[in-house]
Amino acid sequence: MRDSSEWHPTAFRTHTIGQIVSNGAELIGEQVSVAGYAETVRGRGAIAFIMLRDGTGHIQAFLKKDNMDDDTFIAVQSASRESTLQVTGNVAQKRPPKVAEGEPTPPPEYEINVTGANILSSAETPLPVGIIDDVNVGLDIRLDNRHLDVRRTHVNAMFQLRSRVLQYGRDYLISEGFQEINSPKIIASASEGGTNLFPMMYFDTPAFLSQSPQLYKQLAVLGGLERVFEIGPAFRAEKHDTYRHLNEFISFDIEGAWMNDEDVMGVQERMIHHIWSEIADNDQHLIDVVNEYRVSQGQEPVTVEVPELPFPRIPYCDAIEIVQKGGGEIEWGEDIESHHCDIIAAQYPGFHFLPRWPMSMKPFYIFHDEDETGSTGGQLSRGFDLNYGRDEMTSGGQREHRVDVLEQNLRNMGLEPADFTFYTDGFRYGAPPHAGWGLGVARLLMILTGAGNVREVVLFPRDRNRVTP
RNA sequence: GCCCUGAUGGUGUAGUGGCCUAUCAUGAAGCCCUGUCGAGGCUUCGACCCGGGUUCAAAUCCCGGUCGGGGCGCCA
Repeated sequence: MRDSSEWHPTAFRTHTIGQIVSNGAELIGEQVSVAGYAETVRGRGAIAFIMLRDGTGHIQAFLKKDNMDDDTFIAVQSASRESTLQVTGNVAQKRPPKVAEGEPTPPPEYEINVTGANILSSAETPLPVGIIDDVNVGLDIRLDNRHLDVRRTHVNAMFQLRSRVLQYGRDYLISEGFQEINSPKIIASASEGGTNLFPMMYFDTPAFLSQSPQLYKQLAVLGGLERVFEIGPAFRAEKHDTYRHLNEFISFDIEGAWMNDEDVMGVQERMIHHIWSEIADNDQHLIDVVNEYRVSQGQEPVTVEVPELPFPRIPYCDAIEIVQKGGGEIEWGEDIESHHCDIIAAQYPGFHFLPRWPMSMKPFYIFHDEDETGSTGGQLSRGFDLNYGRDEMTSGGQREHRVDVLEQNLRNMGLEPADFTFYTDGFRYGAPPHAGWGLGVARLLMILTGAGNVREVVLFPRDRNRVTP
C-alpha cells in the first residue's frame, strides 16, 4: 500500500486509512473522517462491520444502531460491496480476534466506531468481476473491466511498481546528465522503414503515428542537447499476437552525444542496476503483495535479484556459435529468433547484451566501421540488443553521423534519401558521434513482477483485437 | 499472415450423444445468528457464444461465423 504519512487532509477525509492503521495508538478516542470502498459489509442485526479500503490501507468500521440515526444505519448496512462511503467516528483499538490455542496474539489493530456515515456512490450488483473473491478471472474479462481489476491489491501493486520503475529510471538518467524531452507522435514519414505505421489524416495531409522517437531524439542531440531521454508511446501496426507485443507501447529511449555503443550499454546496465537496487530497498512490500497473490494461485513467488555489473556481452558472432553448439539451426547473417534465444538463455539466464550485429540486419541509422567484419567476413554494425532470458528488452547502438554514409545506407535499404531530408539535414552542419537505445517498459516490468503477459502491466493495452476501454 | 486450441450462470469451473428442467465454488437476493474478522447456518436466483446441419435424441458430433487462449513470424 501507499505510504500516506505525509498526505494532507482533503474535503472528504481528515485522515487516510493508512494514517490510522499505522498511527492508531496515538489517535485512539479522536474523531476522524475517512472515505473508501466498502470491501465487505457484514451484519444484519443491530450491528454491522464494514471493511473500508482506500488507496492507502484497510480499516474496519464498526456500526452500532444505537450510535446513529436509523436511516443512516440501514443505508450503510445494506450498502453493496465496492460502494464508496464516507464515515465519521472515533478511533478505537479493535477487540482481538479469537485465535486458536497456542497461536500468537496478533499485534493491535484499530477500527472506527462510527457515529455518522454517508454513501458517496452506490455500486451496482453484481460486480462484473470480484475484487476479493477467491476465483481466478481470465485476462480478457479483467481488461474489459480494468477499472475494477485495478482495485485488486496485487494489480494495484503492479502499477505502483510500474510507476517506481519509471521514477528510478528517470532519476538515474538525470543523475548522468540526461534531460527529458518530448518528440512528436504525429509524423509525416516512416522513422525507420520496416514496420507498418498507422496512417491518419493531419488536416488535409496524410500522416502517421510515430513508431519510435528515434530520428527526433537524434536531432535533439545533433542540436546540442547533449544527452536526452524520452518516455513516450510508440505505435506499430503489426498484426502480432504474443505475450510481449502491443500495438501501442511505452518506449524508454535515450540518446547521448560523444558516445558509442559500449558507452550507452554502460548507461543502460547502470540504470537497470539502479532501478533494481531501489526497488529492493524501498518497494519490497509491493513485491510481497504480488507474491501473496502468486502463491495463492500456485505460482512461484518472484524475487528482486539485483543484477551484477557489468552484464555479460555476447557478440553476435559468439551468439551464433552458442546457438549452433546448442543444436539450433542458424547461419551467420540470420536473425536470432525466440527459440535460439532459449538456447542462449540457458547459459545466460539474466540480463545480457548482444552487441555487433551484422549491418545487413540493422536499420540505416546504425553506425558501422568498415574495418569490423564478422567470422564469415560480413560487415558488422555497432548495433546491440539487451535480452533477459529469451526476451528482447532493448535495441540500441551507435548511430551513423556521416551524412554521406547515411544516405548510402538509405539507398541500400531501398529507401529514398529525399524523403528523409528533415532528418539528414540535421547532419550537414557538424554532427557529434552519438549513440542510444530504446527499452520496452512493459517488458522490464514483466521481469520484475513475474507477469507472463505485457498486458498485465499496461493499464489499457492496445492490441490487434482491443481498442477499448 | 501461419499452426494448434478453446467458448457452460455476473465470475471461475464439472460435464465427450439419452443418466443434464446441467456440477461445484464464488456472487446476488432474503432470513437466522453474531464484536464479526477468510465469520457461520438456511432458502432462493442465475448459464450450455451465434447461425446452419447430422440424429429418434446434441452442452456433447459436423460446417460456417464471432470472440478468446497458446506457439511462430516481426519487434521494444
